[in-house]
Amino acid sequence: MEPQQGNGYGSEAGGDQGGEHPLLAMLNAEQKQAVLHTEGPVLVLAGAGSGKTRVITHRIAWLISELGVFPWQILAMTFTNKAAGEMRERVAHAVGDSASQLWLGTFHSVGVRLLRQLAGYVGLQPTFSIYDTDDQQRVIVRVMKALGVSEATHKPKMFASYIDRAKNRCMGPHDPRLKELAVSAFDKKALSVYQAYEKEMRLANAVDFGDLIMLPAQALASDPNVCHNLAQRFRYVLVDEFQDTNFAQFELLKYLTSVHGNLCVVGDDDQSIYSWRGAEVGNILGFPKMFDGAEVIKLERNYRSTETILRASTAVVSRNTTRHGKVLWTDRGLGDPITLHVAASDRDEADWVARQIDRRQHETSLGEFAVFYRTNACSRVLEDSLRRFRLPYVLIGGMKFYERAEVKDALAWCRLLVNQDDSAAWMRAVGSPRRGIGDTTIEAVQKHASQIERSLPAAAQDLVRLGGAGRAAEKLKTFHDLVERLREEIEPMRADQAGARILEASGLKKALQEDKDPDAADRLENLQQLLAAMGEHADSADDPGLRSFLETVALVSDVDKLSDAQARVSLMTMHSAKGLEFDVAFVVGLEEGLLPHANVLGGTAEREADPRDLEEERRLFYVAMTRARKKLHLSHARLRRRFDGREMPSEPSRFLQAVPRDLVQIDDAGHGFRSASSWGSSWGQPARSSSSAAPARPTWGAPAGPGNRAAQATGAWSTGNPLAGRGTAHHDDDVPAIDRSEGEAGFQVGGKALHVRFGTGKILDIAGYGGEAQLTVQFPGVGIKKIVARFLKPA
DNA sequence: GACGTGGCCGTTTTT
DNA sequence: CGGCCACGTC
Repeated sequence: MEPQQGNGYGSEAGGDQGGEHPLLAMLNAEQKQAVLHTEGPVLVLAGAGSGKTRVITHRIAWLISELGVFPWQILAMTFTNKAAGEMRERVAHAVGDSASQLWLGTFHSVGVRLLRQLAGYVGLQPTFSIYDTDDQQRVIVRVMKALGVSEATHKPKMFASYIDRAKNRCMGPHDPRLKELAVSAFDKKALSVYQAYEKEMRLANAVDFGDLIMLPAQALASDPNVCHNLAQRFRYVLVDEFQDTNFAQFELLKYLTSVHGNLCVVGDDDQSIYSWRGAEVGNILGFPKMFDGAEVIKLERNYRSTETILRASTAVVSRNTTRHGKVLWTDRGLGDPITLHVAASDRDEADWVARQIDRRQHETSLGEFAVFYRTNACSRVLEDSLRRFRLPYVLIGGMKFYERAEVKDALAWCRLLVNQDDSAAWMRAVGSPRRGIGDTTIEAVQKHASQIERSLPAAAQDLVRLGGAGRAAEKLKTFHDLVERLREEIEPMRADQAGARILEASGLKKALQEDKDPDAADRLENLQQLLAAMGEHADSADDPGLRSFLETVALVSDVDKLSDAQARVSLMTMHSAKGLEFDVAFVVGLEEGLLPHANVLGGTAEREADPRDLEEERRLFYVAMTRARKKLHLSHARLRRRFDGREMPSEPSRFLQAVPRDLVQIDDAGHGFRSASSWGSSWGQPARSSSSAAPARPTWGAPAGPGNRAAQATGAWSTGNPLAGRGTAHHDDDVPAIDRSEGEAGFQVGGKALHVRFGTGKILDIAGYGGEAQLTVQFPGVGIKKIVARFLKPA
């Protein structure tokens, strides 16, 4: 993830003469200091691309190989599983196999591991389930109904966010502080929802994401002995992306380091972009105060980007008032100018991105291109364009594999088998496949469950015993017996064996096989993929069992699927981009309302504009810009299609004003390049340039500098009328026509395709690109099926 | 109890 | 425009 540090760097950086330890030889003076200062609290303020991953991995390696610390005495926490994996790999490179014994993972995965051991302290069984936001939402809705809180007046989301916020601050449902704070009518209601919610969660032996941090912290708070033992066991604790930790995480860290205080945190206040989910920049800003005598080390040398990119991004983020203030520098040279493209529409913008990538793909591998945008919804146009240009891509975010209905059904069965009290899983499993148990029965079970204060599965069984389940009793009993039998059967199995057995015995597989829906074949294949994932897990993980598989599934993030091996363009939100880097980056949709997002601009009755939110949006832009190594493209469109289909005029983002004009080449919709030698300092003012013929435009009014082609902006957009550009500049000559007659990998409409189960069939249609393309195939004796290309072979 | 259709609502970012 | 939910029919 982090780059190899620059050419010739080793020899020129501060005094690493020959004979120095190999772990230190590649480090500059500050990095070295961060590695060697092992005892006590250390704060490393690491600018973007300053080699912080290198510092962490070398520090771990140093502790193990030089100080003789056992790997299991080291606890390191990262932001994503991908980062953790890479870190482990790099440590293994230096110290060998023992790296596998490191406690290294995301905060949440470490939280689970701790909680499995500490479950008893907080009233959980070690088999507890992890509810995702969907399950969480359902519980909230149920609780709201029970409390008589109308869904019309209060959205479940508001309570979810209340609960999250409380947990991020380490406040349980009966925390006296919450009671004190509950003065408004909403807060009072929210608190009662929180309390009822928590009760349901405990009955179901389930936890949510917030619990994974809060509960271990509370367990350690409740028992000084356990806390002491644990803090003694972990002699060294390291935290990456510290600027994005919340209060509860900080609390947990304090407990874990209470014996020795050997805590090394690495972060960048300029890259703090998660305050909305509870991150406290105060953690990093106040670290030296919290940990007395903390060593503060600044890493200001950037090894990633060109000077142009560095200067531009620094200029942007410097406009923020609340920051530590670092001065990043590089000796890489200016490199390519930043390109600013002004597109007529979002569609044109996407086509422009695709065209740029298409033109450069011979010099730069497709895996080195990334496109960043503010909201997930922006990905759609980009996908369309990339498909039309036949450029393969990975979409990070969006609809995930584990969110598909059939996969969730299968996982619900798995969860119910592991945790017999998992109410959410029970609700899902009992109705899939259909077995004649419907809403009426489920409601009766829910009612009974709250009466006897048990989980849904337990209440269902009790209801049957009491004979109160009516005509559904027999069905409930059959279901229950099946689950019990299956639970026993899969107990000793590996995850994939168990999975296969579950798909069989639950009837999920059979139901899909008999399904007439053309998409059924795909769903079946997805289940096959799920089994494959289980097999992979069973082969590689310490614990090959189903429970351990479910745990990893609950905590995977989408960036984890990014692999360096794939030559594909990466598409993701600016948030997902953090921690990654690419040779060429496109930051698109730089428009008022998108970045900064309309929701932070205020103007709506709901919320006042908060300058801190605006600063966070600016940091988001900074993060996106600093992902680029060699070339940065920025763009905005003058018209953007909204979700309802209407095209709305949009203004360039205010953040663009801060980009120094001498670093930017403007590429306007009229195909021309104009170097922005005299960039206007604010919108609506003609640039201060000696050039005469500058049309007075409200935006991007830089007049032509000397020596430029296509000196004048043409037509629509020199008039300053944002609507005038409609329908122009579609660059049809550059866009390959949509051609569905011939797909990738040898598929062809009219040709044949081979499927493992359905045999050979005739291809009727191809939609999409590459492995994800949807093929409509007619199989003799089977019928017409829609199947994703990767499940087919050309025949 | 299962399944189909129409209306409505919505998009910030995610472990 | 598209996904989700509520309501209606079989």
